[in-house]
Amino acid sequence: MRILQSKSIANQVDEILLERIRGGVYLPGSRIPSESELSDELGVSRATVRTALAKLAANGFILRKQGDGTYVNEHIHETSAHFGNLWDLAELIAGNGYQPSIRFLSMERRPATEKEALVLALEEGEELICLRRLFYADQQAVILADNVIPFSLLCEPIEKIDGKLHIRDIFEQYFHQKISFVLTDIRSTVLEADAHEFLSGESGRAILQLQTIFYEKNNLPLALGVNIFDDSFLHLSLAQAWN
Amino acid sequence: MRILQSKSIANQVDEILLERIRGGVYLPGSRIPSESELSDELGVSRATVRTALAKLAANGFILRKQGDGTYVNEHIHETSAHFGNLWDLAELIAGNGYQPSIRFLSMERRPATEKEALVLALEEGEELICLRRLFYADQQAVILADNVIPFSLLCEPIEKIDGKLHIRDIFEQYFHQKISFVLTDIRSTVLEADAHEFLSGESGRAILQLQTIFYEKNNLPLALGVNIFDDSFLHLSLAQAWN
DNA sequence: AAGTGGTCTAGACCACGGC
DNA sequence: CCGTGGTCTAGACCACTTG
Repeated sequence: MRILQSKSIANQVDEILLERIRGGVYLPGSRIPSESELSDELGVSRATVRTALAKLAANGFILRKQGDGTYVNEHIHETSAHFGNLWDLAELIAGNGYQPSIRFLSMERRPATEKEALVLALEEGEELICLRRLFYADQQAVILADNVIPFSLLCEPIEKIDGKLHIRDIFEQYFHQKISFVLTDIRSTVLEADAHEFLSGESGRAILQLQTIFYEKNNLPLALGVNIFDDSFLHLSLAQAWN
Repeated sequence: MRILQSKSIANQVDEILLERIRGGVYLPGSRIPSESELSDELGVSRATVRTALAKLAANGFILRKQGDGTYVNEHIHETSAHFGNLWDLAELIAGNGYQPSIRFLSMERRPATEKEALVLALEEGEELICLRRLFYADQQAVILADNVIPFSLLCEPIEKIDGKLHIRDIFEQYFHQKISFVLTDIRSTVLEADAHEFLSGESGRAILQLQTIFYEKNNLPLALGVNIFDDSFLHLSLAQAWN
């Protein structure tokens, strides 16, 4: 369960506008009301409206033209990922037009490899929890997601862990840790036997790999994530405002 | 030549702070002056300072902690790309710690394929300009960059085109077009014979491909770009604030 | 308790585009 | 010319962390 924190006004405005875009109130290519009109209508200052509009523009939902107006981007349906959300696999699947779901595969304890110990600032051989999950797009298995976390950080009995939660909630609930920032490496690799067991496609084909390191607020590494998927099925596409 | 437009105060503040971070005035892991101190020192309002800090935080250069302070990210040297700059190949190379340079390979005119015509909203067979360039990291050829642009958009004699310019400047100077936003697809593929001629590595190995569509302000497609590189040499890594 | 970043306001002026 | 978005200011209050 996730506690509902009262969101900032700017975030609420952002959600209202996004809902209008997605709901067809503001049609693709059309001009939306001006900043002053929105601030009047919603009863907030123009600065607050601008905060929300800036977020929408950064993610390519709208295009802003000085001296003219703000327009709904006609190409929003061709993007599947958004900045600040590159690691959100469910959203990536939804952005591709499928219904996302998660299957919990396995959880095991094992000592850290040399490389893992290096990245996580541990002693080699220290115990890790390895979480393996499979993401589905509709009924199709599309993303194999592995996460490794030092066992020493665990605050709750290992049996309690719900493998279907968002990775953020897993950290918060069972490790009492908040993630402050993440570092993601986007790589190209080939589908190997190990993963081929879960993902479709012939072995040896090119696939995308997202390697993520999670850090807490004091810049200490919390965990590693490796997500692989076939990008001929699931597209990783980003919209960016140019300036 | 690029006209120097006087930059906004917020951008200037951003540059000053980034210079201090890169120059070691603000050391990795250390706390930088508070917003009030910076606004006093630089003689700008706190809101302007915050605009600059928000940009730095979005790109992972700094970490902000409410009730505590703002800290220089210790892991900035592990990132090579930044949001809003995913298409800037020279910066990607520099972010990996190499000196970038460009070699102009070829420019030819040919009719559009069916797929190109579809994406660029042209008739099949309409004439295109194909620009092929090679990016170097120090002395090593690392990125093969192809761009195709409708010939009908060209405003200057084709012989004048300087193939070593930034793609943005090519559009501005020879096509009199400003790019408003871009849509980038990140894909995994294998090194084929065609490209293998220019890039090192054995044929058949997995490489990254960035496919970009450039749009002008009225949402009309301007051009296509395909950039491929070996991600075992050049890493595509992004830092993101979580929240 | 003091200081930090987070949020919001009201108002001002500018640069640009369309009419 | 007018309305748009772009920038900046000065000030206020809140939420949070640390000592």
